[in-house]
Amino acid sequence: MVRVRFAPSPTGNLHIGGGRTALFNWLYAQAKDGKFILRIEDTDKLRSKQEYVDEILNSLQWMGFNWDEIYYQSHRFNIYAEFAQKLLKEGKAYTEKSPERQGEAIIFKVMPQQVKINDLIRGEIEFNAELIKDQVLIKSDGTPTYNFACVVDDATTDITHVIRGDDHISNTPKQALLYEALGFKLPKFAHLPLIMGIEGGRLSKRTGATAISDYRKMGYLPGALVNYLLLLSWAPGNNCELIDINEAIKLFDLSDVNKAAATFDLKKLNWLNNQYLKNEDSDKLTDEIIPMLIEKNYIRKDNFDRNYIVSLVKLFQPRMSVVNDFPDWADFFFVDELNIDPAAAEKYLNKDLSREFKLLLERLKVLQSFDIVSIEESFRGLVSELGIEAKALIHPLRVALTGKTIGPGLFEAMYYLGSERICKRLGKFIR
RNA sequence: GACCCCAUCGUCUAGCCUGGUCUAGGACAAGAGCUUUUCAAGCUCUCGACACGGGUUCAAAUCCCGUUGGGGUCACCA
Repeated sequence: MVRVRFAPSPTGNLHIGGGRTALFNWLYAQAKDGKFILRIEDTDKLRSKQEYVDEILNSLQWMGFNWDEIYYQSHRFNIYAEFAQKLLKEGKAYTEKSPERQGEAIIFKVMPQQVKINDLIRGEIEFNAELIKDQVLIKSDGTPTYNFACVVDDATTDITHVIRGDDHISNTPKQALLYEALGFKLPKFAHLPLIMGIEGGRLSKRTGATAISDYRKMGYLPGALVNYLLLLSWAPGNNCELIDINEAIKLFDLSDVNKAAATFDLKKLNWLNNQYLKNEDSDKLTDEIIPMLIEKNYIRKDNFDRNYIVSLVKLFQPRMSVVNDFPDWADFFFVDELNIDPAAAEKYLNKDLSREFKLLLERLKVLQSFDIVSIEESFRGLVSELGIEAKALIHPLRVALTGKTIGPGLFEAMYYLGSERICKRLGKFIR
């Protein structure tokens, strides 16, 4: 039975790299019908915070990675101490007290030898243990070090595959030596390439958002983000890019993972997000959008027409890049005082349109049915009567009604705006 | 600096293991056009890569070595 784990440290938010490591672990567990285990590495009492634990767990759930078991290292200090004592008794470790510190540290003796690791992604990697210093197991304050706790936990929770970032390669020989000393069976290792920022080096806050929750806040869909992360160092084949996670589960294998580091490209994420947005259920999307509208005071919490908002969401859905585009783009459906873009006004409303607007309003007033087709028909009738091009009036009309030069189709926008608001907004341009 | 990892269009990648089907395929981005009611989407086209040098071989993106470049690790952090 395959048992993999994701072991975040709650000293910060779950970042893109961690999310990707979680994804590959979770995915491998699903592909092999195994278990996905979560381990919170909270040995550092000062830096670990409950709010980060919550944040990490939330982000994982948001991405759809549910865990089968969860452990906290802070609950397992006695286990580490026990194994450290064992090594001490067997003469594989020694104690040391330094003048600057109070307690006594337990330190592992590293014997000179060649250590070979067989990595599922990279093949064989060889290290010379002569270059590795003796390793602290238990610090003088009684807490375990990362490498020691990691080995004890992985071994005692029966982890079969350690799938983690590239940056852990050099920890692997140290850990392998500990496995041997403790008489544990070595798990299989798979080291994932790192995700880099555009400017090279690790993804950092300077080059953009790093936390998974940031992307959630910015309006990315979890499916799109997961799909994007998946494409970083893995490809389903057949030139496929848009892939459902269930489809990926069927196709995924660790041996197909790339070795080279990948650069995080927001533009491609945006494209993917738009693809997902287009296919997203409008009702679900509306559920996410409603709180944003409430927050902006566009609608009142207990008094709004949900169906109306769903219709508006459908209008913008194909053109949104992130969910957060909606409140900005659709503001003209919610505000009383229209905010007109000055540049747009300068371009399209710089001449007197009283006559055209007045004639249009007259025609709209007598419409038997105020529907999209009728609105367009009456508009087309007017422009042909006036002998002008449709777009000569469409653009000014759009700006007068929406305040923008961009947006959904004009007649649809007019329909959802309703005759009352159209009247009011055009009235301001009629002398 | 030492050790380790990596190297195909600007970016993500297919191809590499099992050399010939590769005048290297796709996607994002960029540019042009079509459509048109603006934007987005969609469609068509253009631009664009095997890091370099040696081998091995009839034949190398593919195998080997070196160089260069990039990255990671060297804590009583995780």
